Amino acid sequence: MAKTTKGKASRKAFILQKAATMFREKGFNATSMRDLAESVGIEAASLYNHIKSKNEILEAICFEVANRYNSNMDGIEAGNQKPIVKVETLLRFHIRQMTAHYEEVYVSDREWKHLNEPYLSNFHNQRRSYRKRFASIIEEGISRNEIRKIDSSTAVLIILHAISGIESWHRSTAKVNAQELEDNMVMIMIDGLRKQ
Amino acid sequence: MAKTTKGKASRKAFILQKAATMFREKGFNATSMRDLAESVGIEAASLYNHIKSKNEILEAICFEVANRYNSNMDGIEAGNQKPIVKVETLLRFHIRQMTAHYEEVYVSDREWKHLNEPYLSNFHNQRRSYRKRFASIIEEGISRNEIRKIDSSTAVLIILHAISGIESWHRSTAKVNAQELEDNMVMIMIDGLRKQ
DNA sequence: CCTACCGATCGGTAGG
DNA sequence: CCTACCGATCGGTAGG
Repeated sequence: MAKTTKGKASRKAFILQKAATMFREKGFNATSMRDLAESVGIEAASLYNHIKSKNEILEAICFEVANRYNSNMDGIEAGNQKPIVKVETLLRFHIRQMTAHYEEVYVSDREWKHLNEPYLSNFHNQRRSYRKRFASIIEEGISRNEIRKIDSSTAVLIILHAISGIESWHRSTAKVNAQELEDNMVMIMIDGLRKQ
Repeated sequence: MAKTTKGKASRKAFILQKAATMFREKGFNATSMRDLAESVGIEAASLYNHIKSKNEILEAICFEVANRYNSNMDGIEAGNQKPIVKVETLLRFHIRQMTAHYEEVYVSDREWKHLNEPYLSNFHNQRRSYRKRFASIIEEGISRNEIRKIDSSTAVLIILHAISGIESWHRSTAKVNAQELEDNMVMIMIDGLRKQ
């Protein structure tokens, strides 16, 4: 029984992984259950022995990613680093998530609007909450005079979207390695383009 | 006859505008011709008196946006501003395009992968070319010692994606006006988050 | 995990 | 610009 359960679970994980890749490549709506079944190596009807619906797959991907980000934010808020360091830590975490799990992160980022209720509202609320927590750290940095006087919500949006751009890079070339990429991004975002 | 032509053209423009809004809200594949027809106020079949296919709508939106960006880049390359100023000018142009035509820019940015060949390859090549031209300006700035020594391709991706984040902001609140937003973004990207 | 199949919906056309 | 309609494909189910 333990064997069956384990086999089923890993089969489901395999399906989710294939789905993440296809959802990223073609989009959620443009990926049919027949497409997905083919890439898994079974018939479309057989997918339903492992998942309840196409939307359940998207839910699994989106909320797994969201949970990782939320947990990390919990840890950072609990720490007592300086705000500017917290921002850099968050930045590095985001970049690493993007390079390590970029199929899932990309899908969670770009395809979540296809979630159904109540998951759609739930996810939307989690995003807003995450951004607010991020903005609070920036505001704390401004009030401690470590961060330039800017609109914190704008800064958060810039940071989050700037990082989401890695995927294009990730796919195009591999001429800069992951660590160089991370350092470059942190330098640009923290210190800006202009040479002092 | 001139009257008919003009009427037809503006009717088509109206359809494109409605389509841009719906493609942004729901995505290209999730928007049906029946959805679009309803928002235009006619039957689905009647759309085909103005457009040849659903994909033609997407092509019109994507290439119109691409042409605006390319023309602007032509002008900037021809100018003799300092590279760091050229970057700031590009940044401000992107931000203004995003706030002024954000339905079309968003669709062009996020839905272009649903273009059919040969438009898909054409668009893809235009994007790559645009990024290279942008990166060249940054490299010129680095060699003139105006811009920090960073990977120029990474910088371009960060900048372009950072700006695409405005749409979320644009939709959420209007507590910061367009000019403040632009200045905030330029400050963050050019001078960074950290206070000197 | 498969064969067989269903109702719904899609983009698009014919003909007026 | 509409009515009527088509072939294709979709997500999903029944039954084994």
